[in-house]
Amino acid sequence: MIGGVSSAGSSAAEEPGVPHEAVAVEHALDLLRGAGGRITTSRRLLVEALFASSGHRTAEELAAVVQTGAPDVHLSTVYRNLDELERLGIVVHAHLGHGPATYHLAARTHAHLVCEVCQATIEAPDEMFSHLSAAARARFGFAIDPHHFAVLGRCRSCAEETVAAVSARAVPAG
Amino acid sequence: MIGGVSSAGSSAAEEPGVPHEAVAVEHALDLLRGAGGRITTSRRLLVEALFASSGHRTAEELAAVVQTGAPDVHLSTVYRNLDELERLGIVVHAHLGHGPATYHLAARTHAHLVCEVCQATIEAPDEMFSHLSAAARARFGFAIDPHHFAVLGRCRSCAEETVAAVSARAVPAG
DNA sequence: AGAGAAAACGCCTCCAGGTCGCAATAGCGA
DNA sequence: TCGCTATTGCGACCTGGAGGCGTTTTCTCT
Repeated sequence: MIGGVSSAGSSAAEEPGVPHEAVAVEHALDLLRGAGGRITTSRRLLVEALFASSGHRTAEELAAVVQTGAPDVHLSTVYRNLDELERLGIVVHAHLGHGPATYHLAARTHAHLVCEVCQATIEAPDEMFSHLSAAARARFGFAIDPHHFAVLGRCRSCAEETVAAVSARAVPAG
Repeated sequence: MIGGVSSAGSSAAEEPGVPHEAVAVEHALDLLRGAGGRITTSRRLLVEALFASSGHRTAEELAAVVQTGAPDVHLSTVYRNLDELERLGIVVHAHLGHGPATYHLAARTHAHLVCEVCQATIEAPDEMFSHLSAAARARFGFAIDPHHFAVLGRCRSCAEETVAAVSARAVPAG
């Protein structure tokens, strides 16, 4: 997220109507190659899995997808490859709560609101954070990055249930 | 954090000028007792440690303090007691990044800005989040809880270093 | 096409941060 | 003081992930 490889991540999605993910996959693999890396089966499958899935995938989920194409690919290989792809700015990971990290394409970066109760995840537009961002910068010189860690809270339905539960406690009938 | 035990957490700090932490410690222990719990040495020491330390303490740090008074207290006991204290609304834990969770008194709850680079932690006033909070509620019915997970980013000095590093890259001189 | 360097791999062990089951212990009300 | 049971120490276990090592695979250069 330093900036500099952003052109790499975004160029894959810049085309107004991407004809096939295949093009973007090859582009990502070219980046890997350009950095002195080698294109292995596991890497190709991993990159394809990342482009194919639009949501947030854990390393384990991605490994499962990769393993449908190459059963012997080890989980640690997936971790290493995700690290490498992240170093190249192709993917990023985010923490959406207590569980494992989730990975997605850097070009699809966004902030997250995650319900503490039901784990529902809302993709929040960056501009929702503009005020907080400005305030943090003004008061502390702190540049927030709302993407890496989710903002926890309660989704609409869980918040309502909480209110209901509290009221129920005040009423004698159990 | 459901609300209802909040009076418990806050009453310990409500007194304008707490004469001695001892009073507050006893108050917390009373809560424990009132919930059918027993006052053991490890619990007393843990509560004292929590009141004595003003910052964010990991379970392991708290265990170390407790163990200066009772060397045989096991780390798992500390975890269990922290859970219990949290259920009673006396303490809360927060995640300030990748490391272990940190615990502090519920009455001292606040949001955190944590530098991804140097781990510096800034205690942020809640009102900094009011705009985000209102926006999340209006758009998604989502009630954010800015306390449990920190907002990551870069502190002033680390942000400046990043800028410097990027500029350095653009300049021919290594 | 074939050789060689080195990147990547599979496998395994290890780590942190917790959680859990169990038998022994210790608070606390009667 | 007694007995009930909450709590404890201990150790095993769990998830999520990192790292070492010897082997395999990719890629480059001829």
